[in-house]
Amino acid sequence: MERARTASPDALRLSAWLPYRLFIVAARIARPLETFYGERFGLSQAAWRILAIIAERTGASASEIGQACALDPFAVSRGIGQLVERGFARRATARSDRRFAAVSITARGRAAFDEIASLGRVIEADLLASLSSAEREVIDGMLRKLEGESARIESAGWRALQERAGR
Amino acid sequence: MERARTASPDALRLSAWLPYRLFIVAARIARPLETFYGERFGLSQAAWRILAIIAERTGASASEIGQACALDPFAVSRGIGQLVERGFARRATARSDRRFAAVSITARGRAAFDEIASLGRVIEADLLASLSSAEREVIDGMLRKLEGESARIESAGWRALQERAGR
DNA sequence: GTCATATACTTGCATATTGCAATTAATTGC
DNA sequence: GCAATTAATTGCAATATGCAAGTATATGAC
Repeated sequence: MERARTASPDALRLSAWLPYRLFIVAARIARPLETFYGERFGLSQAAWRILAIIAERTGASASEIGQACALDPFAVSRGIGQLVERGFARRATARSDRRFAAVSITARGRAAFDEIASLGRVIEADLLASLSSAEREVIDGMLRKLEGESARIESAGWRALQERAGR
Repeated sequence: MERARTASPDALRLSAWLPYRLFIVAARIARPLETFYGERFGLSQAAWRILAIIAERTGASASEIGQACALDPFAVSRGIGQLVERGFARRATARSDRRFAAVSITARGRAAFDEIASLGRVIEADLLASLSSAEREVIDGMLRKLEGESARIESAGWRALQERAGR
């Protein structure tokens, strides 16, 4: 009688698989922050990201925002709607080309952003503090490479992966 | 007349904020893989994660699974349901304590897992190949620290963050 | 000029996903 | 034996998401 089968040594183990590990860290961090801005300001994750973009670059268009925070046009439109509803942003049309929106942050929006960002900075500081100075030195470059490589993987799509998976 | 306001130098910039950068990498990688197992096998992200867990540890209970892949009991139950529906897993009750489920992988489930995992391994290899050997050497330890620190941040909750945000 | 085409964004609606209360089933403590 | 606890599931309401269609503006052909 055979015992419960255990995976072969080179099999993919979720807890050791790099993308899953990145995902877990990102998800754990996002949770408390999301709870905060959700309860305190009634914002969705999309709205928070948009707020962060217009805090940095007020007057951005919807497509610029989508580009900057990886949201599709529908999500951007709804996120802006949520911000406007709560008095955190204003919608206007761009002067040059009136098809474009010009989304600007209000004083209340900036106050909310500052409050959320201050928690965000604590989180980042905690994460960095847990690393050695050598690790802190390489993390930026490493993330830059991972950002580039992941963009390539995404744009190549799963068919490209499958061809190279050799099976 | 004042120009569009630009954020102060120490303000949080989304694109440079560590948690957001981790999230972006994880999200970009997840997308093509998710499309693959969604189209090919009709699996949700939760079901794929559960499949990976039972591939490694067949006969796991729902709570073990939830623990191992960061899903709440509802999501686990639904994910198992999806796997069973597609013939990738079997539900049984544990012999010792019959409140517990014992979820085992089927041959078809293992075949699907192997197919998905082979793409997963290509992704991981690509990511690692984009790094220098020095970076590859530190990444494991670094992730371990980030996993630990993010777990602390999550369990402490947003109130703890706010107290330390000093505002 | 004007008419077809393209672009930017928004809205409505059908569908999926999620969150949570309530339920079932089994076990444990007293 | 029976209240309390635990594991898992189900039903349903709330929410989010995907996408077709709509509005408004701009551009290019002629």
